[in-house]
Amino acid sequence: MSKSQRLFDLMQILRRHRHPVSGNNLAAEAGVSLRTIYRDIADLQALGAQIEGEPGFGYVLQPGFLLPPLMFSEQEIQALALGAQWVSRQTDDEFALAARDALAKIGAVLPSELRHRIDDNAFHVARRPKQPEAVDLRIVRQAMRDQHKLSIVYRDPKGARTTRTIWPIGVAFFDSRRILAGWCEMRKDFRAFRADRIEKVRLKTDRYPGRRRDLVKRWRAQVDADRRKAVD
Amino acid sequence: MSKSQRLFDLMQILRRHRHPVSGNNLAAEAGVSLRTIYRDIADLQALGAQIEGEPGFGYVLQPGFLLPPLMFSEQEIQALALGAQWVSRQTDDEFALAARDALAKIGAVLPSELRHRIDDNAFHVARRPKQPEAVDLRIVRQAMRDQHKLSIVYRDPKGARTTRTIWPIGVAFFDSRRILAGWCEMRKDFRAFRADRIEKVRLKTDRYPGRRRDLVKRWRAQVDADRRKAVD
DNA sequence: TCGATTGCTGCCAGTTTCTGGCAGGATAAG
DNA sequence: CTTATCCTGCCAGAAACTGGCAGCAATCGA
Repeated sequence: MSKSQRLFDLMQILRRHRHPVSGNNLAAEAGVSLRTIYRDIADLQALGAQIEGEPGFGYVLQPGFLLPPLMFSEQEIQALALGAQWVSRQTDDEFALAARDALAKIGAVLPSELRHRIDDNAFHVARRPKQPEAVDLRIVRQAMRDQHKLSIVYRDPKGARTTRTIWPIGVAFFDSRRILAGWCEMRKDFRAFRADRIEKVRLKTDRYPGRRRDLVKRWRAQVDADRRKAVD
Repeated sequence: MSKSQRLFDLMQILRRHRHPVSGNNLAAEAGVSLRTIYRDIADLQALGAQIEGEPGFGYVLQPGFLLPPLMFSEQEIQALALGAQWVSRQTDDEFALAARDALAKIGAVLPSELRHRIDDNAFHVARRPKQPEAVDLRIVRQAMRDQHKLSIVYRDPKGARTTRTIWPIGVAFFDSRRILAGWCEMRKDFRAFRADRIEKVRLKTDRYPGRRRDLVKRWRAQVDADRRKAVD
């Protein structure tokens, strides 16, 4: 029996038993040595399976490795498909692929009557024209995820070119325009940068302090305050 | 990369493409030789995957495989959330609600480490400003779903006001502008109507003949032909 | 405290599998 | 016929897998 087959079987065994299964049991069921089971478990975990092992008990599969069946209304499917289409047409390649992958996974766990709704093409999002932007969304995403600082070269509205270090906290989409928001070390304040004015983006190795979520909160509070001021 | 990982990846690639994928494509995407792809396909089939291969076309994954897809990646969640956000901010209330409901259902099956990614607000879609449009997307959606005709009052570019009966086949989103596409009984041709020029929409009780899918195909073919002509 | 149970890791050597390349066959479309 | 594709057999080198053993760690109950 091939290793792939065995991994597949192990998953099934673990899914079947809700209670912990000892490695010895798995070894017996799979017809393989205990040592190999330990390695297989490690491989499955590397594949993303959430298998918990406790000394004295055994292994349990936590939910969340495989996508369970999902049920949606027709309209919900259409909404998801339209949203995924927008992402796949308006953002960068990597994100576009993620959107299509996600939709494909949803399609795979849908009851068959609903599946065809996914590519129903009743709605159509225009493809974003290739724009010569220096902003690589992948870098920005990575920076936001890992809380890294970004170094950008920015041409401000007056035409002056500055190099700034910012703590990126979000990207906003206004139609086809993109705005990068973050804390600017130079200004010591929150700033929004139009993507088409950013000439260069570089991921810095150092991180910014605090959590991004908290930065977002502070930024929101400030934006709200500004808005109230504008209304007064 | 391990073989098991590759097999999972292949499944996902096949899921993503609804159309046949050639072995060469798979080989390129998986970073492995064509010969290996043939062996992998055979292995997957042995595991129970229903993969059909036709000479001259490629491989297609038939739905109904016993192994559900892997859980979403962080990026896929982000892509879904962003897409749903776009729908909820750029379409009508009913659709917006559907998008949020769908996202909530997805959130319900996510393992806890992923769940927070759903409202991570790293990406922000601008809210579409309220526009005085007579086009009620709900009516259009209903008409498309049930293949009903629509009666619209349209103000054409020259300012002339006409009442037309159209067979609606799709709605396109160009930034915040919306275009209703359909077959126009008056012109006996496909026409695109800017939503901001439509003054009234009424659902007619009679249906149009043929399936909407076929209409879409004919329309696409025509658009492609026009595009080629424009390039010449 | 001690033993029993279980998870987990390192090492090693023999075995197995995997992989890519090549050659060739088959099928269908244009 | 030509092209694109699927598919199989064969081979040799590379890579992995596997089992056994030894040992550590955590937990439970006696």
